[in-house]
Amino acid sequence: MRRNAVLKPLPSEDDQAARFVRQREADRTAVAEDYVELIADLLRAEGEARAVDLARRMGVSQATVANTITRLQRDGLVETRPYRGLFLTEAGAELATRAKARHELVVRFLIAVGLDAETAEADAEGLEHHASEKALAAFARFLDAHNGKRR
Amino acid sequence: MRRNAVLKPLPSEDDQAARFVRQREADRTAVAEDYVELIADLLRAEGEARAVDLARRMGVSQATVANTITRLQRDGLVETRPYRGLFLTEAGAELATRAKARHELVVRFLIAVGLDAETAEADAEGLEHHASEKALAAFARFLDAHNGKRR
DNA sequence: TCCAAAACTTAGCCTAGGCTATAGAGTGAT
DNA sequence: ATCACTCTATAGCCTAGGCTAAGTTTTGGA
Ligand SMILES: [Mn+2]
Ligand SMILES: [Mn+2]
Ligand SMILES: [Mn+2]
Ligand SMILES: [Mn+2]
Repeated sequence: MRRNAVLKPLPSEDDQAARFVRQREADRTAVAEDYVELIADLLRAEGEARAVDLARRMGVSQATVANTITRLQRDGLVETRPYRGLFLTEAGAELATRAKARHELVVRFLIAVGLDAETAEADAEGLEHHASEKALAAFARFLDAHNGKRR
Repeated sequence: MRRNAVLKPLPSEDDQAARFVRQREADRTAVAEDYVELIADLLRAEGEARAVDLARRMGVSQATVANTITRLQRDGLVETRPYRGLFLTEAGAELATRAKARHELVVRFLIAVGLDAETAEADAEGLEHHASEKALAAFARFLDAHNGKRR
């Protein structure tokens, strides 16, 4: 049992800066990912995705949804037909598919490492946006191994 | 092998909204956590934490650091002695300690599930802010079990 | 057919967190 | 003691993402 381990030296300035820069980048894309994922879910489950429902499910005002949708339209992810709901473009649908797969993977991984399903769902909503491709691959490998042993 | 599993129904509006609200809350505290953690690291490793160095290590302009530090001061986490560097208040030091412990836990956990050390460090910088206490507890339990088997 | 309720939009406001450019202050080496 | 260099501060700007309040438009049920 090694107490007083050697103090880990600071990472290089550039390395550390790169990490924070990437983190900020992930934060910037998180809202778009959550919106398109939710729109896809609503289209599947309810047949339509209304801005009002988005607002309720995102825990945000209608005005905020309107603003956000404007940005998503500008970015070519969403189309609107007023009083008829929201729709995803090709790019939007593609992003939604990836977001959902990633979301599900993170949830299953969290459950596999011992988290209860409720908390897994809640935490995944934030964690998903910060797991790199390498991390997701590691999660998937872990799930494979875990299921191999267990199931 | 169960294909075509039953489609998971949407969570209730309130539950889902609560998740997103919590996620936004976590995002708002992330910057403060990263700053105080970095300030503590610099104080330990270099003996002082200068705003200039913060800027370099956060990958951000000096003006941005000045702005952020103003907020952290307003929130009672940081004190400044111009041309002498930054210091943590009681509350700041306490937050830094918790942030660092959490950061280390997340890194060790990611490595334990198969991620390389470099990526673990990078991803932890974002993931740490979205892991609930329950998730952290699960990570710690996993590490214990893992070390029990391995070491 | 009509009209109230629901859905959507718009205006105006705010904070966090970024930026560049420029000015000012302090330090330390000569 | 000076002064160049480093550090800090300030001004002015921007976008994302929130909000409330007050319209406007559409829809569908009576
Ligand atoms: Mn999410
Ligand atoms: Mn999600
Ligand atoms: Mn961080
Ligand atoms: Mn950290």
